[in-house]
Amino acid sequence: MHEPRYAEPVLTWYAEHARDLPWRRPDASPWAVLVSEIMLQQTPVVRVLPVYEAWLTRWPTPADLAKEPPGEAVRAWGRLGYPRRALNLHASARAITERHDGVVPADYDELRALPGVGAYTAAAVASFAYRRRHAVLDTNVRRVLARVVTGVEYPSKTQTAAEIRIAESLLPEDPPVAARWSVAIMELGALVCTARTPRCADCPLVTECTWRLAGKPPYDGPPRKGQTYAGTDRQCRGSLLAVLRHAEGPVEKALLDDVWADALQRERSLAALIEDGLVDPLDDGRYALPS
DNA sequence: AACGCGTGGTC
DNA sequence: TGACCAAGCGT
Repeated sequence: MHEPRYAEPVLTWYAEHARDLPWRRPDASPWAVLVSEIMLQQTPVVRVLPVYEAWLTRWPTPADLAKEPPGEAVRAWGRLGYPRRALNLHASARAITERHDGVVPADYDELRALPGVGAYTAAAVASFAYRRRHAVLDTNVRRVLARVVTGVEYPSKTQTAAEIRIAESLLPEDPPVAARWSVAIMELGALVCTARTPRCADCPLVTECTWRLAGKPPYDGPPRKGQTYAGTDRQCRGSLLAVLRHAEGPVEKALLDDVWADALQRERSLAALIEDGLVDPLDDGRYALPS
């Protein structure tokens, strides 16, 4: 059997350089893999690690989390950011408990149906937890393929059908090998083919990388808008929710008013948090994490 | 399809 | 020092 191009050097590189991450260990359950993948959406590994450990110690199975009120998940989420992911993970735990007999599904479409599980996460869980064969296309893989295959420094802002075809064409035939390839190419993007300063000297694909062979032409596409944060509703929401996370129980409105001066923005953000199910307005005028 | 959604580290 | 970036998702 003839594996696709790139597979052998990348798999060999991974065998030597892979990080020892808890969700990659042999004893990591599919639930542990799912938890890690949701936490890792837009959040760096180093910040995920302590929260992941505490989470799985407290809730080793989906059923353990499903018994809790959603607010406990939001509180345990800490400062990982995008706290709706905590709500999604809690809702997924309940769906898994009720619809899948407490077992994280292995099927891509069933995974995809869970709240907060999109194309990437479904492929990642099927692949990493169950050794299925799926193209796993995250920001790391997209960047590696943009450089090695397409010859440009950065991928487009939005995923294209062409990228998916490329990723699928590079997948080894044997599912367990494909699963290892997927985690390996992702790790290569995370450790070597990084966004800012790629370490081409350490790259197993250095001799065949289209971008490097072309002299590393700099990105020339449209300017990629940076995310501003200071003064946004996002920052306001974060400040409001932090008050509730730190409180033992329900809080008076005045405590929320204290953390954000702009009343209009504060009210708008609080209303949005309530709408999102992250905050529960009580009958007595106080506010709490959702029960 | 572009935008909103948290937080913190880096150069 | 302020952009940029980090294992995306839902609308």
